[in-house]
Formats: sequence, C-alpha cells, structure tokens
Amino acid sequence: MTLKGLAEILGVHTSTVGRVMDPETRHMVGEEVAQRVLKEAAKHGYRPNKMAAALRTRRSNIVGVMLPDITNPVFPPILLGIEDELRKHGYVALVTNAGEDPAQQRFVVDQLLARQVDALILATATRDDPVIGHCLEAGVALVTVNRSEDSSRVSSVVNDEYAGMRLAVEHVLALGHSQLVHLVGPQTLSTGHLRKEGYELALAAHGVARDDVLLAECSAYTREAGRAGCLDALDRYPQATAILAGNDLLALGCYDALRERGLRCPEDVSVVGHNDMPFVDMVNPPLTTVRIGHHAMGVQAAQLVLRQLRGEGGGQVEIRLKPELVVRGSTAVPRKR
Amino acid sequence: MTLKGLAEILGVHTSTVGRVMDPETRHMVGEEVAQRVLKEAAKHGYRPNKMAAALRTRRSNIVGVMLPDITNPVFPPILLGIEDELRKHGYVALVTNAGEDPAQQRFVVDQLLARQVDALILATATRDDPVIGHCLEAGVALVTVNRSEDSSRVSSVVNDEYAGMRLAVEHVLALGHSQLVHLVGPQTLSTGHLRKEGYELALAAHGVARDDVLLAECSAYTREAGRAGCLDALDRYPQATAILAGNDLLALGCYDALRERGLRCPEDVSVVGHNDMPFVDMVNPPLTTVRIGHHAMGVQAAQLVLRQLRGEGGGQVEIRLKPELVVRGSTAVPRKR
DNA sequence: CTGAAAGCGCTTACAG
DNA sequence: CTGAAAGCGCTTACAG
Repeated sequence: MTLKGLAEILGVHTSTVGRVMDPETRHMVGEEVAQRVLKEAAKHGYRPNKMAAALRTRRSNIVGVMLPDITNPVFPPILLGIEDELRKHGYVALVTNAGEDPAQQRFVVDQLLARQVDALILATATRDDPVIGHCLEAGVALVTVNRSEDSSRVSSVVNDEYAGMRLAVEHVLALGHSQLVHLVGPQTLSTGHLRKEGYELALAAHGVARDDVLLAECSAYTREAGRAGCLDALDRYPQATAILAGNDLLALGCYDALRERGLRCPEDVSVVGHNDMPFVDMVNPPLTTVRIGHHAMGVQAAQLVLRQLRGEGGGQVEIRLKPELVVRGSTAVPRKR
Repeated sequence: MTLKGLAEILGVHTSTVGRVMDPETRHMVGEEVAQRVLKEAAKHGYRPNKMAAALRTRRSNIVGVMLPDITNPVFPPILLGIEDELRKHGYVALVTNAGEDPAQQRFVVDQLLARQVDALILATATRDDPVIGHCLEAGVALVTVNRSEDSSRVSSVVNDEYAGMRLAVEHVLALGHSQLVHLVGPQTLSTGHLRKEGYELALAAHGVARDDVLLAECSAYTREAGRAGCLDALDRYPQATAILAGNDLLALGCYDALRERGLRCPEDVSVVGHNDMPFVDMVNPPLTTVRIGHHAMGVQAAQLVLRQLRGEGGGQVEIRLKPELVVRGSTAVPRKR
C-alpha cells in the first residue's frame, strides 16, 4: 500500500495523505480528514517507504558502521551502544564487517556510501588510515570509535590509553614487581601505540630506569599472537615477573605460553590484560585487567556523529573515556628469586 | 555526481550512461561511447545511488537480520556467516538487535520493512512466535536461524539438538555417571525444548529409568540463570554427579554455583555445556561442550533466503547441522560415594 | 485547509 | 546503437 493508493481510496490528494502520515505536518490537515486517513492507513497496514522518502529528502537516516571483526568480544558492546543511541533518534545502523584489509574496507565503505548512509562510524581506524581519506573526500559525517588516527582530521571516541596503562603499571609496581614486560599490540593502531607510550610514561614517572623498560611485540590482537609474543618475552627476559598485555586476547595467549613453559600464573608470573572483555573473569586464573567502557563508547560515538549531522560543528574533538582497573587472580606479589 | 550529471557533461542521454554503468547492459552500448562514459564516471568518482535503483526496481538487495542479543557470543559467528554469504551475491545485511520482547521485535521488523529489505533472517524465533506471523503477513522472504518455530510455516537452519544432547549424554554415561541432571533452557525456545527432549530420548535409549531423568529449569540463557538453576539442582538432587547445561552460559553459571557450594569440577561434579562459544576452552576447568557450527549456520541461512528470493521455492525446509562433542577438563569419572 | 506539480536518481519498455 | 518518456513512492514549495 502506498500514499497514492490510500489517496485514491479516500478520494483525497496524495499530498494530503502524506501530510497526515508525518506527525510534524499533521496539524496542517483538518482534524476530520486526518482521522479518516489514519484509520484507512491502519486498516491496510500502510508502512511509508523510507527509501523513497530518503531519495526525496536526501536523508536516509542510516549510519554506516564498519567493524574489523564482530567476533572480537570488544565490538558487540560498542555496537550495542551505537544502536541504542541511534535508535532513540530515529536512525538505524548499517553494520558491516570489513576485516583489517584497507582494500576490502574501501570496498565496504563504497557499498555503504552507495546505499546513501548519512554518516559513518569507523571502528577500523589505523593511525594513518587511507580509508579515512577516502571517506572524507566523499564528504560524509564521520567519527572514529575505539581507535583514532594520529592526525586530527576526524573526531573520535576512545579510551584514555595512557590512564589505562598507568593503572596497570601502578598496580603491579605496588605489588612489588620491578621487572615488567609490556606485550605490545600492533603499532599501526592507536590502541597499541598509545598503550606502549603509556607504559613507558608510567614507568618513567616512577623512576624506573630505561633499561628496565621491557617490551615484546605482537603482530596482531589475537590469542595466537599473544602466545608467540609471550614466548619471545620469556626467552629474552627470564627475569620478568609481570606481563602487561596490550589487550585481553594477548593476555589469554600469555596463559597458553606460560602453560607451555610450565610456569604458573600468578605464582611465577603475573599477567594484566586490557579491555575486561566478557568472561575473562572465568578463565584460570581470573584475569586482572583494565576495564574499558565499550558500551558508553558506542553511545558517545553515536551522539557525536548525530551532532555532526545536525550541523553542530565545533570542530574535530576527541572524547576520552576513563578506564578502571579490575583486580582479579592473575596478579600477585612476585616470587622470591 | 549523478547519471544525469554525467550525461550532460558527455552530451549523451542518461539512459546511455545508465546502460554503461550496469555490466549486464553494457554490451548494448557502442564500445567507444562506453569507454568515454566509464572514464568520465571514474574521474568524478561516480557511485550509483542504490536507493534510487531500489526504488525503481523494487529490489533493495538488503536482507534484514534480527538478533536477540549480539553480546551473546554465539551470534557474532552466525552473523559473520550470513554477511560473508550475502556479500558474495551482492547483498548486504541490515542487522539489528531487538532483545527478547515481541513488541520491540515487531517494531524493529517494521523498521526493517519500511527500509524495504528484500528478506528477513530471524535469530529471535520462539516456538510460537507472533512476530513471524507479522512478517508472513507482510510477505517478505523469511528464514529462521539457530532457533525454529514448532509449526513449519517458515524455513530454518538449526543445529540438530537431539544429536547434540545425545553426544553429551553418551559421553557422561560412558564415563560412568548414572545420576545426571539437565539444566533446562527456556522452553519457549526450540533450543531449550529440543535439548530437553533430546536428553530424555537419549536416556531412554540407554534404558535409564524415568525416575532418574533429573531436570532443573533455568529462566533464561544467562550465566546468572545458570547459577540459580544449578543451585536448585544441587539442593534437589544431591546425588547428581553430572550436569548437562542447556548452553555454555548456563554451564558457566554452574561453575559459579559449584564454587559457592564448595564443590569441585570435575572431581565432585562434571559439567557439559552446549555451543562451544569462544574462550570456554580457557575457563577453569576448560569446558567440555557440544560444538555447534555457527558460522556454517549463518552461511546456510543466507543461502536459503537467497534461494527464496530467486523463487526457487521447494516449500518450507529445515536444515539441520550436525554438532560435535569437544571433550575438555570439566568432565571426569564420577567420584566414589 | 487542500490540491497540482515538480523532482529525488535511477531503470526499462518502446521507438527509431 | 541511442534517445525520449514514464514511473518507482515519497516530499514540499507554490497556488488557491
């Protein structure tokens, strides 16, 4: 059933029916006519075609969301936050998984743009992201979530990574550890980079000598990469008693590596994660980690992009959420040596 | 940039440009003209407006996907499977979280329909689902994934729940357990209902007396409900040595409950889950569970709905995937009593 | 308060 | 091989 169809049945003009269907313009129509229209529409289960409306108004009320991997447990809560907030304002999210490959991401962005999204929320940003340039050229409203670019050409909502790493460092220092290794996440990502800097900054603030700032690289935020990175760290720094992992997935990989080497956590080595993703309180041992407000991050990202759409500019901003330390069983006083 | 804009620049008719843009009709246009059009389009970064095309052709190439809760780790892999398959065929998924409330789900379905989705994949189905009736009335292509209705008015892709429960039952029986409790999931859902039946059937097949078919109900598939259900089971059946949980979340709730009661798993009580969701191999103890092919389920659901869209009817079907038992540390020989 | 008309950006049957 | 025209279902400036 269409506007035209209803109009014919009712013997009025389509524009009259159209005005009744929109609460904003309903008052322009006589009360009696409006009631007849409404009744007839309900009778036929009339559902306005939003695509046609979008074509006409050049507003789809759709926000595209690009994720690197929905299977990574940090993203569902972010997505939930985005959706909750968008829905409140009459928007929907068009979510797609694009992986980490820029070519594929570009393709996905083009798909989203071809579908006339009003704005884009990217959870895929790298520190120097060619895809973002592409989006900017297209002139869509744009916000980055969870990760940010180094340049500030686009607004973002992120965790305060320095603060998070400082919490982790101070926790193990307070326990009495002096030989810490940071399992560094991908340096192409702001999270990996800033956590590394945060680690170095926190150690410096506590007067730790440069030579005692131990690092081991992980190629990706995966359990497997964490295992490899941890094995490497154990080889190179046998003196280490605490591992600060770049995220929880890496921390779980550490568990694998420690088990392989016959080391116990936390008796031999303490481990701290990052994210507090679901169920890390159930692993063995329960993971001490830095909790990031992923849902809130999604909400803020949606609000930010909506503000852009309303033209409430105010320039590029970066919104940083404060993380929180969650102490569980994977950290303890260091072993005697 | 639009077709019209390009046509004006090139001095040809919009329909000519349109024909060039579509690979299917490109051959209708002279080689030389086609090349000029393509070059000009590339130069302006022309991106066809799919909404306009959808309006005209009455085909959006969008499939709506409704999930109860993206935060539940079983859904991301399903979603990934759906997206992978849809993308191959030029479709995109419009994913929304709707929770378990039918009124909210109805609202969400209406949103999706208003956005002109060609088809719907529901991961929210209940055994008798009013929302499905609503979808059917609207006349969209429709498939149910992971869960199914009791009536067979709609095609579905599900796990073979009887087979899964039989694997679980035979595993603990083989270990020597004789007093099993099944932590029953919600009976409004096909998964909860069929796993319960599968449990009863498997026990019957092994000649277990009716009085030894122990059950405890859980109100939802959550860790908290699993804890409550397990506590209840421990009170009512102190003789039980093995718990077969309706899903992994319930199984994790059992871990909480057992810990509260000072019982060890698997020494005092064995626990089997269902789903093999991510990271249950890392909990303490690693969970023995029934692995369900969620990604494959998503792929099949997408294929099925695409087949419907192509008009390859063949009536309503139910595709059942075979589960697989994954034995880990949460099951062992029963304690001496 | 209501109607007539134009147009959003495409696609496609019909001509030539 | 190319063009002219109609129309998908809306919205909205303009009349009356």
